[in-house]
Formats: sequence, C-alpha cells, structure tokens
Amino acid sequence: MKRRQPIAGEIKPARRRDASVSADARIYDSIFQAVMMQRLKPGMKLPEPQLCELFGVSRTLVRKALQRLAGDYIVELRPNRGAIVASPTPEETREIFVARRAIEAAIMPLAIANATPARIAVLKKALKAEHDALHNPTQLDWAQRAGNFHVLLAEQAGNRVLAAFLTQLMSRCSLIVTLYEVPGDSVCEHEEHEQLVKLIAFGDVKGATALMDAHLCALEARIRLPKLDDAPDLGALLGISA
Amino acid sequence: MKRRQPIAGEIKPARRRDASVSADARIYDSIFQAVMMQRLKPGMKLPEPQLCELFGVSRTLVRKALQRLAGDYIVELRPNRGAIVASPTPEETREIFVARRAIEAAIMPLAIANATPARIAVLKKALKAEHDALHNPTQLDWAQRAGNFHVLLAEQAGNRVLAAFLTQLMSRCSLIVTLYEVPGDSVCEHEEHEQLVKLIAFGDVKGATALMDAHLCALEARIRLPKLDDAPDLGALLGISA
DNA sequence: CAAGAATTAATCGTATACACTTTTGGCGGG
DNA sequence: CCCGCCAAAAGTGTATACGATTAATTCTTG
Repeated sequence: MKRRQPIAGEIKPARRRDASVSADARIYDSIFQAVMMQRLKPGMKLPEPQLCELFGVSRTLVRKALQRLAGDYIVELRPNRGAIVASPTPEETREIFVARRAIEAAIMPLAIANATPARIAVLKKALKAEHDALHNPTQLDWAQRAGNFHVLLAEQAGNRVLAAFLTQLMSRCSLIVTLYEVPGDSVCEHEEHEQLVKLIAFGDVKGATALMDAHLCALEARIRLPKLDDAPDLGALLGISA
Repeated sequence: MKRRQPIAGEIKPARRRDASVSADARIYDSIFQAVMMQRLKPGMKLPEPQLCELFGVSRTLVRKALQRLAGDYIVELRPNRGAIVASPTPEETREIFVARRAIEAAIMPLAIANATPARIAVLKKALKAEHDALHNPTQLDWAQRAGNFHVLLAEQAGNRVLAAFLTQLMSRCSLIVTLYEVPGDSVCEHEEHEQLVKLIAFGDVKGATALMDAHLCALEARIRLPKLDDAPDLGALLGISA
C-alpha cells in the first residue's frame, strides 16, 4: 500500500463523513431537498468548484450528482456553461399537470384497494403534521409536508414505478410553484387532503378519484403562468410601470 | 492554442467521429437500441474497458452513459462489480404494466383530440411498416416497430412528459419480453393496432381507450412469469424431468 | 485428491491534470 | 462617450493515474 507519501504538515484530505452513504448521494439529496424547500430557486447557478469545496470531494462526484439531477429534470446542464436549477416553461408546466392528474388518478384506486386501518392511521398522522405546519412560524416546509401526502399515497398504492414518476413530477412542481405561484390558499388545500382521507377510508373509489382530480386542478389554477408574451416584459419585472 | 506538442511519430489521438453528437450520447443510444432490438439480453455484462475500446473514448464518457442508462432502469450498476443489463423482476413487471396502462389511457384522449388527417396518415404509415416487418425475413425489429406505434401515439398526444414516461416503460417492457415472453401472436397484436387507428380516426375516445387497455392486457397475458418458486427449479432448467 | 488460503489479474471508484470554451475586464479607435 | 477587439480569468470536458475492491487462479495442506 503505497499512498502518495504524506508531505510534512499536510492535513488528512478530510474524509469528513463516513462513506456509509456515497458522497454523490449526499450531494444529490442536498440539492434535491434545497429545491423542494424552495431555497434553491430556478436559474440559480451551481458551479462545480463551489460544490466541490462544500462537500469536500472532487469534481468527479459533483458531476455525477449533477447528471443524475439533470436526468430528473431538476437541474439543467448547459454545455460548457455550467449547471443551473431548471426553470420549467409554461408549456412544460401544463404538460406536467396533465401527467400528474393521470398518475394520481391511477394511484388512487390502488391506494384504496390496499387500504388498511394501519395505513389510514399513517395518512391521518401526515394530516396532523400538515395541520401543525400550517400554523407554525416556520412555514418553510409547508410545501414539503403537503407534497409528502401525495408521495405517501403513492407508496401505499404499492407501485414503485408510479411512485417514482410522481416523485419526479412533485419535484418539478416545486420548481413551478417557486417560479409562478401566487400565495394561494393552503388552508383550502389541507382541507381537501382531509376530505380525501375520509373518502379513502370509506372506500369510495369514484369519489376519491374525482376529488383528487379537482384538487390538482385547483392547485394548477393557482399557478399564474406569464402571458404568452414571447418577450417577457422586463420592465414589469423590474417594477417599472411604463 | 497550445496543445501538447506532438511527439515524433505520434498518431493523432483518434478523434474518430466528429463531436456533432457527443460521444456519451452515441454510447447511450447504441446500448439502448441493442436492448430494444433484443440483441443485448438481461444479465449481460457491460465492462467499461471493452466499451472504451469499442467507442474510442475514455472511461469517463462510458461511465457517463452507463449512469444515464441506470437512471432509466436499462442497466444495473453493481458497486465494484460492473454494469449489467437490467433484469426486471416479476414484481416490477406487474408494476410496469399497471403504470403503462395508466399512461396510455391518459395519452389516448389527448392523441384523439389532436388528431388531424395528416397525423392519421402518419399512423397508417407506421402500420404499413409493421405489416411489412411481420412478413419480412428479418423479424429482428418487429418488436421495435410495434413499440414504435405506441411511442408515435404518445408524441401525437403532444405531452412530452407522458411521452418520456412511456418511452421508459417501453424500454423496460423490451427487457421483460426478452426475459419472459413466449413467442405469442404478433399478427393479433398488429390487428389491434389497426383497429385502434380506425377508432382514433373516428374520434371514439371511449372505444379507443378501452381497446388500448385490452390490448395491453393481452400483451401482459402473454408474459410467462416464472412461478413464485423462491428456489428456481434447477432440475427443470437443466432439462431433467425428475 | 479436495477444500481452503494466498496470490494474481481484472475491473471499479475517485482524484487530478490539462486543453478548450465561455465569460469578464480592459484598451484603443471611432 | 460608446462600441468592438483582445487578453486574462474562470469554469467546463475529457483523459489518465492510481488505490481499492472483487473475481479468478494457484498453491498449499489435511
């Protein structure tokens, strides 16, 4: 074992965390969570050297994480110009919501078919967490908790393929909300979740599926897509009326 | 522009193909197509050094391609043990077909809504290609042409998110068919495609969606999933009756 | 002679080096 | 004073080096 002989006074190259989770997974998760929490906003640059510094690894692993993120449409890799957080276009937004309604409509019957008292209890616990998040000072993660409800449902449906699709759509929705959403009414959203759990517990497939569709339509209706101006009105963006 | 000064007699490092398509995309596509054509079968090893040789690039680019393929569930990356073509489990298989029925059910109304004479003509051209592939000696690509019909429909639906999902499911189905399918009746499958185009041209959303669902169920019914023997019967595999 | 241990070969994981591209800042001409 | 050109800096793309892990082989030994 002949490692590069240690130079005098050289500090150990900082194998900071154990490798129980591979470094690239840490990087992936950090960025993923930051996007979900809306701390990282669309368009923000993700320069490799900086990420290397932050995570204490070489560019090899940073790039690996960035490429996976790009594969999940969370970051955009512009050749020779670096990675940025992705900005879903209005067109993509519409397509994502159509897809999401389709996926969640497919999930609902499966989730109801698999429903057990224990699982209903899990859903109710999630509802309680949502409720608390509503009134808490740190509303940071309201969006995340609300999203969590949908992912939970997908897991209960017992179909990992559909669950993976929904996870991707949820992360893209997070970007969309960051970009476009007007404040909106999260109380109403929460109440719809509660109503959904009631219908699921009752075994009403038709009703639950219909409500889910309405719920997603309401969510989409809150999005304020910029008018189809090809040239985005820079003046308005800068707060200059004329 | 000071490139490393050429040593006497050194041959140009073989920038063999132009970079019009990046090398990693070439590698990705080659493997993807080989899986679709069922030349690459589940479990086959994909050693990096060999791929480097074949494509004339370093391991960096080969690994990039392999990681994208892993992200699409086409290859499996086993830590320290190399990449192999993925082998969907019976459980995954069921989940994939459920997902596929959901996606294609969502696609059908969109495709019909967008239908124009020109688009119907495109579908009919694809049907003709299928028909020819049926009788041709090289049946290699029958599977691909049949799959192409579904992808075409997804494109006509005008939703790239759903189309991307379906593309992923189709490639995984290709692996499934390679693993499990009994020869089956491709004539019947082709006839269902023809009937589908008729219903689309007629604008019958209900009928087309129902037929699509039946079509996919028939496809799934052709899959012979191994009995849930935890211990696969080695004796049977070796052709020993008792 | 078979089973286990030790060696060797093959292959993977990560870091690093260097060329190239893009961007930035400065400079001179109009 | 502004616009376009040029040089420097920053940052990305790919190759390569080398340690580490796994698989294969050989060598022992009961």
